[in-house]
Amino acid sequence: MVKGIQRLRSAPTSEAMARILDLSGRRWALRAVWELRVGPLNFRALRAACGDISPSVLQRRLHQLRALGVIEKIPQLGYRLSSSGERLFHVLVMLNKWSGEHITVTPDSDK
Amino acid sequence: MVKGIQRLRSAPTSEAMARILDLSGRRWALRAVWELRVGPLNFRALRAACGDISPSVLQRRLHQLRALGVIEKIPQLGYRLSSSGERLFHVLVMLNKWSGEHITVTPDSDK
DNA sequence: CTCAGCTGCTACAATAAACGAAGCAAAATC
DNA sequence: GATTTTGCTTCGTTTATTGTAGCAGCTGAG
Repeated sequence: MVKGIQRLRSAPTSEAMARILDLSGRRWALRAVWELRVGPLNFRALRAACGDISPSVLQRRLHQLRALGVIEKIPQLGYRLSSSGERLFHVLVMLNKWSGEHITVTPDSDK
Repeated sequence: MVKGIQRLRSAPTSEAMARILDLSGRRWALRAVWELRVGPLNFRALRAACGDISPSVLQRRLHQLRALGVIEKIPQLGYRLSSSGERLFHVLVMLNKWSGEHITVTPDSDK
């Protein structure tokens, strides 16, 4: 039991994990996934949902997310989460819960 | 039940969630949290664990993570996860699991 | 004490990423 | 067929990240 934890805590970061952490470290990547939770959104709607971000960045993120199989493009509806993306969304649900419990919302003391 | 899902899927993104998604969208932010899973690491060790990233970026991320209460600085050991950070780590454990199940590791077709 | 080595961190110039406004061609709608 | 909407592209500007260098403070050995 302790052994299991030890192993988890000491194993080197896997390549797959490094990959998703890298993509997560690009702006709007996870936000786009999160916004797609409402269902399929077209390009402009998704852009608006993210707060009118730059279309060039959004376009790039959509490519990268598609390359990872997280989202898919559907003919006349725009973009939606794939089944893999739905499971990633589940992780974001936990992140959402965490944020509600641990992020103080009033001051903006970052940057 | 459907109602609950509907409400979850349509609620606007909270400010707290937007905050953590924003920080997550900066490079090495989540990676640093992930690397601290092994226990306290000093600045240079943490930097090495992330693959020798630029010290200026790491320094900035550490400030931001501290401002959010995710990590804390301890006198002679360096940095470690706070209790809040430990819970965020739990979310990353799920992300790690997800990545193992859904990320194909051989080709590098991003960027 | 002294000195070498390690530490956390800063400075800075170079590169890369993100921004934002404009616009364009194709598809949908009228 | 005209108009609107859509998915994107372009491009000049701003901001973030990188990588190398180095510095001041601490530490432990001698």
